[in-house]
Formats: sequence, C-alpha cells, structure tokens
Amino acid sequence: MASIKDIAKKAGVSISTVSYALNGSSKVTDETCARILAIAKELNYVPNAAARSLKKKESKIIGAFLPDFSGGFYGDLLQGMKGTLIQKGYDLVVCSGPQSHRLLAEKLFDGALILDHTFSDEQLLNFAELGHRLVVLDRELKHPNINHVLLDNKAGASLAMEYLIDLGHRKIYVVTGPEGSYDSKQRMAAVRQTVERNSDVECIEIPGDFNRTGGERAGKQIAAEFAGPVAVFCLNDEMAIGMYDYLSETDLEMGKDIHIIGFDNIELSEYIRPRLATIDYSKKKWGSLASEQLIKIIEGKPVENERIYVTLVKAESVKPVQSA
Amino acid sequence: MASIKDIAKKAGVSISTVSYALNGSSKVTDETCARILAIAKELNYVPNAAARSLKKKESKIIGAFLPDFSGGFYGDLLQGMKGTLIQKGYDLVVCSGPQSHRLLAEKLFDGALILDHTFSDEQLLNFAELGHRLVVLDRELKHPNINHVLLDNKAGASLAMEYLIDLGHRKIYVVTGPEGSYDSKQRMAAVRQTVERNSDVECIEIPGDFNRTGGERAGKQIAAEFAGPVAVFCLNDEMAIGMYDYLSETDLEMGKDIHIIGFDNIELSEYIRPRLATIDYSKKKWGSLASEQLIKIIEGKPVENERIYVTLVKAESVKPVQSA
DNA sequence: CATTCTGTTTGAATCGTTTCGACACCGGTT
DNA sequence: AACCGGTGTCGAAACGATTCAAACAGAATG
Repeated sequence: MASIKDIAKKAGVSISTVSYALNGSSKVTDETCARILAIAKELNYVPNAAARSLKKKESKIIGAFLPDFSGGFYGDLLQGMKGTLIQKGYDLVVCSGPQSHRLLAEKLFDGALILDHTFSDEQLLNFAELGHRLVVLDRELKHPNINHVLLDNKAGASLAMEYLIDLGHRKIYVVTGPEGSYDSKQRMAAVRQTVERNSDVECIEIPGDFNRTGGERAGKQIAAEFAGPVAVFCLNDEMAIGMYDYLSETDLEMGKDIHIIGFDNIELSEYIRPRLATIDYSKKKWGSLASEQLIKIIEGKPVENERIYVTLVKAESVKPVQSA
Repeated sequence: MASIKDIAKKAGVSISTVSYALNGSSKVTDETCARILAIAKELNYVPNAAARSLKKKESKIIGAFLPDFSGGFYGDLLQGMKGTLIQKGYDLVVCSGPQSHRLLAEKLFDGALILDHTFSDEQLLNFAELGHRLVVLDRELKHPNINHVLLDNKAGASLAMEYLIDLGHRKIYVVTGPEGSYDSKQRMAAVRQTVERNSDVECIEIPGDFNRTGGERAGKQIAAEFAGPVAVFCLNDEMAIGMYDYLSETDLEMGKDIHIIGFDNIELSEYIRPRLATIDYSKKKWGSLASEQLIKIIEGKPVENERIYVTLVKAESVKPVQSA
C-alpha cells in the first residue's frame, strides 16, 4: 500500500509537502499540489487510519454500543445517529457485546453512544474519567464527559396504565424488565404511582427480562391463574410479542380475555394481530439527538440533558372491559 | 491516558521491557512482570489501538458492511458472524452506507464481510488488489484476496415456482429485485428456466427494488389488472410485506384472490397473517461460514467458495387454486 | 548591492507501540 | 583465568502520518 513517503519520492518533494498538499493547505503551490494529487491518485494512495489517529488523536469515528444486533428496535435509532453524525463529519460503527468493550477502551473512537446494559455505571464513569466522551441512552450518569438522552419513561408508563384504567380494567398485570434496568425502574415507579392514585385497581407484578422468553413465561403464569378478563402492561413490546406467541397456543383470546399493551412500538407490533397497543416515540430522533449531544461534548460546547417524548398508540389488543 | 512510557518510568525499566511484560513474553522475569502489570493496573493502562495497529499492521477487527441497519434481516446474520469471529480472536463492527467505505480503505480492519450493493465490483476488486481481505455475500468475485459465500438462489427460486405450479397456479407474477442485483439475477434465471419447462404457465415480470415500496407498487399494478386468482412470487420478503400492506387496503384477499410467496423468511413473515410462504435458510450459518472463510484468507489458509442451502416454507399465503 | 519581505519547501520531532540486535551478567565448563 | 551459553534487560529503529520551526528562494525595496 502506497504511503505518503512513496508519493514524496515519486514527486521529488519532502513528505511534509505531500502532507500539506493532501490536506489542502494553502502553503503549497497550486502546481505542486496538483502534481502531488495526481501522483497520489496514480498510486491509489489512501491515508492510513492508524497513523493519522495516532498523531492527531482523533479518528472521526463514533461507536454505537448495543446489547445485540437484533433488528426491529435499533434500526431507526441507528439511522437517526448515522444521519446527524455524517452531517457533522463523523462516521458511525456499531459494536455489540462485552468483548467489544475493548474497542471503546483502546481509543478507537472519538466518542461513543451507549445503549447497552453490558456496561456497568462504574465502567462508564471510569472511561469518562480517562477522557472518553460518552452519551448514554439507558441511564443517568453525572460526569463532564457524559451526557444522557432519555425517554420519558414515566410519562409513557402512566399513559399506558391510565389507558387501561380508563377502559375499565381493574386487574392489571405488569411484566417488568430485568433487575437493574433503569428503564424498567422508571416505568415501574410510574406504574406504582398510578396504582396508588387508583385505589380500586389491583396490580400484580411479574418479573420479566425485556425479551420474548420473559413474555412467554409471564403469559404462562397469567393463563394458569386465569379467572376472567385481565389487562397486561408489558414493559416492552418484545415481551408482549412473547406473550402473544404463548397465548396463541391457548384458547385465551387477546383483546377479549387478555388485553395487552406494550412499550416501544417496534415494527412487529404494527403487524401482529390484534395490533398491539403500545407507547410510541421517535427512535430516529432519539438517535439523532444523542449524536448531536455527543458531538457537542467532543467539540467542547455546552450541553444539557434531553428527554424524548412519548405518545400512546391505541389498538385492538386493548378493548374496554365488558360490563357484566 | 497512561502510556507504556509512563509505566516504564514508574517501574524504572525500559519501555521494551514493559512491552514484553504486557504481552506475556517469557523473556521477562516473573517478578518484574508482576511489578509491571501491577503498575499498569494502577495507572489504568490500556494499549492504544492506533499505535498497535500502526506497528503490527493488524487490528483484530473485522468490519461488516451492510446497506442499512434495518433490522429483521441482518440480526441473525450478524450474530452468526460475531460468534465465530469472537471465537477466532477477532472483534466485529458494523458499518453502513457509502460514507463508510473509507473505513475499509483506510485499513482499519483486518478484513471485511460485504453484503452491500453500495460497493461496486470494481471497487471491491481494487481493494483486494491493494491487499484487503474480503468475503462477499452478494456477488461472485474472482481474486485471491476475495472469497464468496452465496445463497443457493437458483434452488430457492425453483422451489418457490414449483410450489406455486404444483398447487395449480398458472398465472404467476414475479416481482424482481433492483437492476444489477446478483441475487435478483440468479433468482430470475431460475424462474425463467422453470417457466420454460412448464409451457402452460404465464409469467409476468414486474420490476421491483427489494424494498417495501417496490412491493406496494407491484401490488397496485396487480390489483389494477386483477381478473381472477393469481399467484405472486416476490423475490424477497420485504416486497411481499409491502404488497400485504397495500392489498390489505383493497378487498382482494390474500391466500385466495392473490397467493404470495416470498424469499428470505425474515422474522416478520412469521407474524403477518396469513403467514407468508417463503424460502428459508440459516442466516446465522451464512454469517458464521462467511466469517470462517475470511479468517482463513487472513491466515493464509486455503479456502473454497461455499454455498448456503435453502428450503421451502409452505404457509397460508399460498393455497391450491380452486378448480372452477 | 545589500536588505527585507513574502511565500514555498524542508528537516526533524512526535504520537504509542513492537521488535531486532546488542549487551551485561551469571553459573558452569574447560 | 579464559570461555561459553543462556537469561533478562535495554536502546534504537520502525510503522505512517502531522506540524512546528527553520531554511530557502526570488521579488521588491531602499
């Protein structure tokens, strides 16, 4: 692979001149510049990323860290990130899993967008302390090098609960996220508040995991103790889908015996029948806002923590309770 | 950020000794080694990726290039890649879009997995010529630094067509992929062969794009010229979904007036109603096989091009034609 | 003709690693 | 006492770029 040195030799100039020419510095004559660029093309020259970031201490690459590559949810988010980052002159790469943590540590990126519970809070604070710039989407962290962009989880959970209650439901199962999930905690807090304000509703909490299996397990439990119509608030859509999967094998009918609402409005929710009621928000905007914040931190501009607003999506998976 | 130099100073040894210690070389005394490692921990030392890859000319990172981050399809594929790569000591990062081509060019990765039509064949051959190691999943390319792992498109397309024909369908629309797509070409070749073998079937080709909008457009056309039950082979599931979206707003009934089969068996296909008939294959295996091949190329081991086998998924979106 | 100025080019240092060859030390042979 | 092989450590060069400060040319000035 051709290096700056090869170009210099071929052009009969010093490597510094080549570097200046390649970077469009005004110092070098138009003529020399043109000649150098021509030779660079001819040699198929491409700057070496490692060498450049070693010297400049920047790579113009942002890393997004997700727990997995599974589709539905992250597509729009990443698209939002990508869009704004490109515009700001950065590139986006996506990493997943704890093995990839090293990529963050090794300063491969100028900053990172984190929506990944496989990082602990301490780890992230530690990284920030070492000079890494981060925006977190799944927790609150106080550090000059960290900012967060969070969903309005509480509003969403309240909307969902009130929707069920308004339609007359009084026995409501809530399937939670995994232990320690910030989103789950926030949503549960709002759930409990809402329940407290409505003394006649019975709320049964079932521990979940934000995955389909958790929804299936919860569905099994609910089916087992079934004794008349109930409502279920799955703290995310994935679990709601899991519950659908399980219930479709029973003779319990969704939207009649069991009324389900989710959270996230993933793509699948729109296609399953009955269509899943859920809480919606713009994943694209979330990604793009987070990216903007990150670039601001990198460029040393002031930032404030932002919040993503949510809306209720009514659908056939939740119907009014039949007055007996 | 602490560097090897800081450790050397603090330990009172040379930087080479530190480097040897950090890399577990047997040359350095256990005692010195322990001391150095302790100091490294204490200083929160993390090796600098740029410096290391500059010197070693390897990063132990593989890049996967996809046209977009949209979910359904790529999740399993990436998981398959990730799994084998990790096992071989490599990390995976995912890139998307033409802006990211530079990441490949700049030698950030030790190799790349390509399923991305935004690269042209010439580009890829050019990269290979410059020493980049590639495995392509969406075309055939002959070069010592390139290998391909392809679907058995022809078998899949034949299976789909024969399924329709066996069930009595004689008027079959085929919605193609975009101009220039290798997969589309392959599938179409098999379609035409099958049609030739069955002189009584009428086959109407509609140009598509492998996206939902293409399926919608095709659906519109088919609905407009509707004159009795027809079958449709959408060359991928995304377009089939788009067609569902459109047709659900008409009074044409799927699995009765219009019988649809897709290709890819993406997650959504399992959830839409009627369930979409389609061609299935293991995306995970595809990813893992491609990764294995790539590592072999990198390590200079011999490789042969591989093929991924496909199977037919029968489902309610295709029913036998009613004998009048 | 010497001097200053402007504009272009260059040499050298640097970023953080790895790695080769040199070297000093030590116990054990001759 | 001279020699040897092995072991542990070190210095220096290298990877490919950027960038500061110095050098240099040629034109313009006095």
